[in-house]
Amino acid sequence: MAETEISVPSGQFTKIKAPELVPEVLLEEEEDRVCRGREPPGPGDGQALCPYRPLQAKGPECEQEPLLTTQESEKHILTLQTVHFSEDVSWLSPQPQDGVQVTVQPEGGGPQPLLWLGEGAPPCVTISLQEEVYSLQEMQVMELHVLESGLAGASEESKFVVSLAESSGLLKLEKGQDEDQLRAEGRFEPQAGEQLFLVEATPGDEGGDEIVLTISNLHVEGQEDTPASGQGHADKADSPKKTKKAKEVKRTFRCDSCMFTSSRISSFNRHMKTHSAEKPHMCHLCLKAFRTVTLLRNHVNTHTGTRPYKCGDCDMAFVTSGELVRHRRYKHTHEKPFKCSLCKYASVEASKLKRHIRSHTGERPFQCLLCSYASKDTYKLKRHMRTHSGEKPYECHVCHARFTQSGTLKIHIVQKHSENVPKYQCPHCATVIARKSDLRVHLRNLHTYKATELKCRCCSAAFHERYALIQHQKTHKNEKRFKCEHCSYACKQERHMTVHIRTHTGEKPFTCLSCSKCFRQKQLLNAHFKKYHDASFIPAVYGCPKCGKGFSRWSNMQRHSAKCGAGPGKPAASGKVRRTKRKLAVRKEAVQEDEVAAKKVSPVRLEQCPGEVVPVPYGGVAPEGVTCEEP
DNA sequence: GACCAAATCGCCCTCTGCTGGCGTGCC
DNA sequence: AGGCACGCCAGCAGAGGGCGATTTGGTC
Repeated sequence: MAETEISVPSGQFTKIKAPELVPEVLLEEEEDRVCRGREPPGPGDGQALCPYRPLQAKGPECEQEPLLTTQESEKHILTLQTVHFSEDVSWLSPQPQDGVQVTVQPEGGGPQPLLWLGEGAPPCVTISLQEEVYSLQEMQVMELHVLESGLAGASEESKFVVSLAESSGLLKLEKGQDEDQLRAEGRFEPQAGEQLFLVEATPGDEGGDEIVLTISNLHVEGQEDTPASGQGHADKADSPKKTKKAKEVKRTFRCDSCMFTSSRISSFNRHMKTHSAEKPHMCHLCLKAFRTVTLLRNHVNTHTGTRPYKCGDCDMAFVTSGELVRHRRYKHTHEKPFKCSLCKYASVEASKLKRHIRSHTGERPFQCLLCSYASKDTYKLKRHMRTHSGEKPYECHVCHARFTQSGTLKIHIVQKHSENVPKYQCPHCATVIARKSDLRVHLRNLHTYKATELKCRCCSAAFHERYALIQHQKTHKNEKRFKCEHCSYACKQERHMTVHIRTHTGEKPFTCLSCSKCFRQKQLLNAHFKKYHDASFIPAVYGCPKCGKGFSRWSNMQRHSAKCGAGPGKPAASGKVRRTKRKLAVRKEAVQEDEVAAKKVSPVRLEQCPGEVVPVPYGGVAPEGVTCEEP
């Protein structure tokens, strides 16, 4: 029989439940009930194609550890998977003349067959599975809700036989072949390593396109209670196989309202009361009604605060024993029986493992109605809704700032209103950062290895870490890296060197428009113009504190006052203040000195070494603006 | 039917990490 | 003055811990 292979990239799956681990005892309790199908199909399941197979773990760890192995204290449990495909599933349902095999492409491996639809089988487009935990080996019956695509087969009851080859995880459905038929054809006996299941297709409760596939295990030791329809009826198996073991057949009572079955009439009767609305035991405090006295008592204890189950290791006490057991596991024994097969996570509660599994599968059942966000649990969705409502329920008691999350408030209080605020020292440099997350950013930006070299803008040095580059470039900060080829002069900036070079070339590009005098620097020209051609210019004058002699430069006045015995004196607070001090008294004298100096100082002497003060030509008073040093 | 253990649902919390706006200092 | 880098900060989501309350089913 030819098969049409359809490879489904694993990325298209949004739901693949991983196998779970539960204590073996949990399985033993399943003996006389077929499965626990309380949960209706989850939201979104209606759009799902749900191949049923032993989950093949993706990681290497799981390859080494077969999922169906049984260990001493725990047992791997197969979890039925709900796998979503895109809306367009036309590719899934070619005319199934020869059957369709749906495969997935796991990471790093070849295609894995998921569900093989034999000839004539309805082209199952979407299947939703109840989210329950099953042991494949011990499974007796389960239901798959199938949304049919365009075919009318759902309206009729039909049967298939599913064979599960453990080696491949392949489920094979062939329409119109029930157990008897297969047996008559000599095909009933499963091959080695293969397990057979009877699949009955019946119209679903919701009608329409839904059909229900009831899969019964035909190969479970000692299990003869394949459920059948009929409330409270005990059904006897009539297949040849079951006839063969007729003496082991038990009466099975099946609930019409749910999937409950039991071999005990008492259990069945009591179960039927769970479907009754009768709750005769009423709480006198809140008028809530309960089915049993025990339930009422536990409830009343919540009102009265009665907690009969006290923890022996701490002061906690609980209403029920189950709460105490759970508390002890969380706080004292740290027993975590629910272990994830895909990672090392283990939890005290099954619901926590179920929630954790979503971090592997990416399943997000809780959809925000206002945006595209979907959450993995209800609390995150509720928290997310604050982003739409603007609600900020957490208020700082000090500054009354409000926050959307308690954790944000806590950090705010610690950072803003607490002493001894913790700081985070960068392990690679002296930086201290207030928040750990910001330290992470710091490390990422400054201390991560860069494949491409970061080159220094000042020299040829190159680094792979940004911090090292920055530290290196700081060494250039005060470096006089521009060195004159003709003398020992060096400077930090190239423009300074350009000016200096003119002292060697004699170039004087700045010419006074009034007297045609030439200068090497523009500011020298400006100073010249102000002194000799600008009548409004008032030069700065620095007076000796002892003798009152005026100087046009602060440094010259200091040198004089040291000899004069007046001490170093104090510089004026600003140029404006400086100009106001004694300016009228000494102005005339200073102008006379400058005029003389301008006449006496030769241009050659202006080309003395940088910073050198020109010797005082007359009476120890130096002319202003006659050094090579740039202001 | 009572009792009990286990399972389940639901809620809230903390811790953690990422992101982007903002202020500030440096170049 | 403007660009840039970086720490500070609040917003937000992921993941998991813990427990209250209830339901379910087995046993006596």
